[in-house]
Amino acid sequence: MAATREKTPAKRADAQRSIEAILDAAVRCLSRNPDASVSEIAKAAGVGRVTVYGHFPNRADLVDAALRRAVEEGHAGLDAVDLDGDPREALARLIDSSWQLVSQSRLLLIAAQDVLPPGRIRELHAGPAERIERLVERGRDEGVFRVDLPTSWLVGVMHSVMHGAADEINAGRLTQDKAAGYIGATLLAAFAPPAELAGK
Amino acid sequence: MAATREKTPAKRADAQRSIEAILDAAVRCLSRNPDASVSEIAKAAGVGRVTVYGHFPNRADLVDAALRRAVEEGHAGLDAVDLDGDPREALARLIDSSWQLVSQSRLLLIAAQDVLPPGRIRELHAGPAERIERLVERGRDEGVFRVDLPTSWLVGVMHSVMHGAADEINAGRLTQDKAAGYIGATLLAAFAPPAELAGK
DNA sequence: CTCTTGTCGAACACCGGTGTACGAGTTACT
DNA sequence: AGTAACTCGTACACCGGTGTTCGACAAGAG
Repeated sequence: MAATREKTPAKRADAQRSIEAILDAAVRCLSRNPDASVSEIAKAAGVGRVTVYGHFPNRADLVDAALRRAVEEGHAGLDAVDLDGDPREALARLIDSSWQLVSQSRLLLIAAQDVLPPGRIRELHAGPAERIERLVERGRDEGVFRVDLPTSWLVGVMHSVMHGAADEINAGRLTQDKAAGYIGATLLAAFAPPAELAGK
Repeated sequence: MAATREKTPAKRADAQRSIEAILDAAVRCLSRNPDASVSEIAKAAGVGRVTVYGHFPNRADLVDAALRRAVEEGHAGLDAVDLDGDPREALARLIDSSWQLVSQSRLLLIAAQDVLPPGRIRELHAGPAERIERLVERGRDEGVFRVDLPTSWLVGVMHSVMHGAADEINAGRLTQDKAAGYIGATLLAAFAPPAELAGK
């Protein structure tokens, strides 16, 4: 209750600013290159390498903090999306406003995978993942999404296609503006109940 | 003429055997960990680290050779697959006998990406990629695959879903035997022409 | 203003990977 | 058998990243 921001009993405004900058830079660097060194991150943050070690005991903790920040930022941004109504349209909305975010976190996730214990990552992803799973489940209940494949698989396909789109953009074979449409068209078709079962 | 096997004027049988073992181990190690060191590979091959440098000037050249071998092995294995008949069934056959192979090469590809010039990778992948593209094109011409999305995108989706399946297996959320079925069911739905256009 | 806190740069030891050199021992061609 | 090719272990120099220490200095909080 005492401190709205953090649990630390006392932290100078100067330090807060540095930590902010470091975390910000860490997310940026690690999203570009999962093997980014502490020196790189420090330079990108506009601080000395030693300063980084002053706030984070080691590289692993820094990566953890960066991932945590990226996840909660994304989570907050997605809260605005309306997930009610036709699940298909809701899915399209969700894709439209989140696919880029998810694909950017991909490299950062790889960075985390090299350093963090396995359980930690799944722990941080529990929140956002649940949101999508609920939407898919609802679509299945309403009969607009297929039930012959597990929900977890469908969610996985969603991730894969988004990441694939990011790769295509990186490779210059796809433009940013077309991506969302392609992803939506692909996933809606993949999620739809198979024709054979619809007729029966 | 002089040597039926290789262009090298003279290569002892002993050396050939070593090179074989090294390449084999390199594919195995790099597929498991893209950052595998030369020492690791040498150990896995049952030879000394120095021997490796005796045959490959540096790590990059070794990775290149490993990738080349993996690609041509995969290419050869896929030659047996019958790609005639209904494109949908042909696609299912291709998936069934290749998805595992493709997903394994994924990490190796990452290894190559860190070391090799960008053009080189696309060059090595030209052969196999063309095979799939032809099949997809034929399916589009015959009206069983959708044409509202580019061929390159469809091929990309195929890759993404396969890789996603591999990840799911690694994470223990999917079993090997179910994977091929899931992939096929997903891709056939994603590739099918959208319902609205089918009626026309 | 004073004093605590934070920042910075340089320097250090440590580790692990790369690529090279040497010398002795082994293996295959002819 | 004799010779060239190959292998192996050790050792070395080099590089880059990590985490720590030190001392000087700036900036915020009281």
